[in-house]
Amino acid sequence: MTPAQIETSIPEVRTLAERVFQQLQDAIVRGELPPGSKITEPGLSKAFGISRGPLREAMRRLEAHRLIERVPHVGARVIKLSMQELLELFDVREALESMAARLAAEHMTAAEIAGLRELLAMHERQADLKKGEAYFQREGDLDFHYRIVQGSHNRMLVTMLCDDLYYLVRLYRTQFSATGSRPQRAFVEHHRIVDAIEAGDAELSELLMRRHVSASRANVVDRYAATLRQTSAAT
Amino acid sequence: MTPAQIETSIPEVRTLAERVFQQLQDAIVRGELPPGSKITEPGLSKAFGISRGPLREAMRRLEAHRLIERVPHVGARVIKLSMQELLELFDVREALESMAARLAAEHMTAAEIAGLRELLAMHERQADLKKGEAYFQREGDLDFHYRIVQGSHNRMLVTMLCDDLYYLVRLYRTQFSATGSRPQRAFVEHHRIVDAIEAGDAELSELLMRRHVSASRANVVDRYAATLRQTSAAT
DNA sequence: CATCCAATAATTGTCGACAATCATTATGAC
DNA sequence: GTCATAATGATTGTCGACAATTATTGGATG
Repeated sequence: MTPAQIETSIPEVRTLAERVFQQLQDAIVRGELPPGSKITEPGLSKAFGISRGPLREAMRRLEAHRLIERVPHVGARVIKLSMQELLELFDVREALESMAARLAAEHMTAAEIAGLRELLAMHERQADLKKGEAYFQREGDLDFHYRIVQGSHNRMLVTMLCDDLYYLVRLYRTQFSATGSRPQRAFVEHHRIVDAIEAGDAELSELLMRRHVSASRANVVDRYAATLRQTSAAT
Repeated sequence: MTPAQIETSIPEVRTLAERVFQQLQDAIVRGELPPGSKITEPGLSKAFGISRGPLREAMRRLEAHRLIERVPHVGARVIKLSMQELLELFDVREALESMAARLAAEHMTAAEIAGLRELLAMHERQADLKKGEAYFQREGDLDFHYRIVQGSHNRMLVTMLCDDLYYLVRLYRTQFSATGSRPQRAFVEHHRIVDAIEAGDAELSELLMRRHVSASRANVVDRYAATLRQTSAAT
């Protein structure tokens, strides 16, 4: 009758392939494996000191997460990101995260909402301390979105966004060196979204989240256009 | 027991793991491998006449597509579908396909729209011929959605929906034996959506697609509730 | 008779080796 | 000198075997 016991939060990874997958995923997201660089099985096999079997399974999982691209009998390369793909990613995020916000307004518990407010307060304190520290702002932004997605209580949505897309988001940040701008504005938008969720206003939550992601996308486009102008002027 | 041998006559795919993956995917979607049934590596290895190496890679891909569930050192089972997961899938579809319809209204070419109209006409002719033939209607419905997603010209969206989610959709259909009802209504909705896309009305296209998927979801809920009443009354 | 525990069997995880395919380099002809 | 072609090297695909872990069976005990 009692619900499932609380799992020990020590997910001691038992299989080699799993560990290697996580390590490779981290290395790619952090930029240690440059985009477009070739991934060779014997090379990584030697580097990790394991056989090619588990390594291939790890690479399969990386391929499924779209972090590497493989062609049969040729090899695998770390995914090389284009601006168009980044914009495509934003469209998908806009669709999924606005839905997540709507569901969060309907299903989020009071405790979850309180935790969300606490998170916002903490981020603002950090922002006051280190102004312009883009990294923490960006990671905080990701935390915020992460929690709302989980608040949707839709496991499929959580899996797609948190397990798949967010690694791509972080990868895009490193590859485009997207030092975050527009800090205060994002904070205000975050607060408004939480307000709508707390009020249980599903439609408004969805609309605000959609605008929020859309504004973030527009910001990226602006910065990219500026970069293009700069490089073209430098030549 | 090993499943029935499946004919292998696809010389296009060059790697064994790829072929086995497609065959297993088909077998699961068609219901030849019942949901919840255990997948054992030696068993399938014998059945397909291949080694466990390629088989494990195929199973990794099936796991990534959420068609099987694996737990380390224990084994894999064909995914067992719950009503809640089906509804979660509809929420995700509603978010992604409404976005796809919006993008389709913006990016679809005249030729693609013409092909879409032709598809609708063909489906209606088929519907006239064999009324109530649920299978063709459902497959035709899938074709329609498939084309609109491709019309979005967003590769990430296409991959997520066509390569990942639609196999789950078909799997749900077989497992819940969702013989389609509400045929005429869906046809009308399809036409309205194409009208909006042809007019380039992105917002309306999005809204209509969202309603269309939502109505389909509501239909499933109704049918499921009816099934529950029936079974409870039968006991 | 139920329960707990040990021994056994089966399955998964990992490894090294061989075959098939592709990329690169060297060679020769024009 | 350039291009086509063949030989070489490296990488990927596949296989069978061994080790580690788990499920099952059987027996002993209360």
